[in-house]
Amino acid sequence: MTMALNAKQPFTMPAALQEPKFSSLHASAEAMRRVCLPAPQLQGNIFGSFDESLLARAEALAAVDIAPHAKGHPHHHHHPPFKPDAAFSAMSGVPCAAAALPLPAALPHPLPHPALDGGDLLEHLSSPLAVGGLPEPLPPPLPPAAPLALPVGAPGGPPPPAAPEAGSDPRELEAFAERFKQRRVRLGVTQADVGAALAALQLPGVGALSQSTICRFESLTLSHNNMAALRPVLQAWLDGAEAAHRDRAAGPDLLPGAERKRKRTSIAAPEKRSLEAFFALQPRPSAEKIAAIAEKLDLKKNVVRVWFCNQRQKQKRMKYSAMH
DNA sequence: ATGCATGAGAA
DNA sequence: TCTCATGCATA
Repeated sequence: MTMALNAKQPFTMPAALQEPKFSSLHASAEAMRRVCLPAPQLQGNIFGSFDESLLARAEALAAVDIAPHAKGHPHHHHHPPFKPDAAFSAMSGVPCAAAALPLPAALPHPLPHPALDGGDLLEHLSSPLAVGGLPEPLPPPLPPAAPLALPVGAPGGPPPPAAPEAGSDPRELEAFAERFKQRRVRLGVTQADVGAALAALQLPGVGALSQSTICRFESLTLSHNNMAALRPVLQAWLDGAEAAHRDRAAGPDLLPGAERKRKRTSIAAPEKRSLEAFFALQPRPSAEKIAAIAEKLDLKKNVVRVWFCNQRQKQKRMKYSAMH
C-alpha cells in the first residue's frame, strides 16, 4: 500500500537490456559511462573452478592501486583484517523539527520492518503536523524551523500535470535544483525541514521525505526519473514557503525526539577495492559468484549483494549520466 | 554528503 | 532476483 511517489516506469524493459530509460538524450551518455565488459568469460562452468579466474583477476586489479602510495591519494587510516559487521551508534537528540502523525487519511506508510537479523525497530515516526511555523530568515541560531503548510489545491502558477514530458529536461532539472537550493537557504530552511514540510503539503500520495533525499535532489544524485518526479513537489513547497514568508505566521515548533538504532556495516577499504574490481568485470554477478566473492572477502553474502545493487544504482544517477 | 539497507513492484 | 525510490546512520 505504500506507494511512494513514483512516476513509475511507463515503459518496462527486459532486464537484460534496460538502459533506454529516459528520453533519448542520454542514450548515448548512458552507453558511454557503462564501459567495458570485455571479457566473455564464463559460460557453463559449474564445475568447481567456476570463477577462480574471475576472482583472481579482480583481486589482481584490486591490488594494482594499493602498494606504492607515494603521494597520489589522500589515503589515510586503515582497518583491521576484516570485520563482518560493525559500527553502530545511536543518534541523540537530533533537533530536527519534523514529524507527522497518523493524520487524517492517506498517509502512505511504508511500514514496520520485519525483524530481521539486526533488529532494528521503531523507525518511522510520524507526528503531528507542523503547521504554521515559519522560520524567520535568521540563519545563525536557526531555531528548529517549523514547516509550512500550504493550501492544497491553490495553484499559484504552473499546473504541474500539464505536459507529460515537462520538466524532464536534464538541463532544466539541474537548473531547478540549483535555484531550489539557493532559495531554500535564503528562507533559512534546512533540507530536513523541507522534507518534513512536504507532509504538510498533503499532496496526493506525497508524504514526508528525508534530509537525504532532499540533499540528493539538490545535488542531482538521483535518477533522472526520480528527479523529474520530485520536482513538482518541491516546486509546490517552495511556492508555498515563499508565500508564507511574505505573510507571516509564526508558530512554535515541535520537537519529537526519538531514539534510533540500526546497524550499518562498514566495508573496509581493501574489500571495497576488490568489489570495485569485480564490478568492473561483472556488474551483475550471479548468486553463486556473489557467494564466492563474499567468502573470499569474508563478508556476508547479503552485504555483497546489496553492494552490487547499490553500485549499479550509482551508475544511474543524473550526475553521471547527464554529465555535461 | 554518502554508504549500506529496506521494501514494493516488476520480471 | 533485480530495480527503484528512500532512509537511517555516519563521516
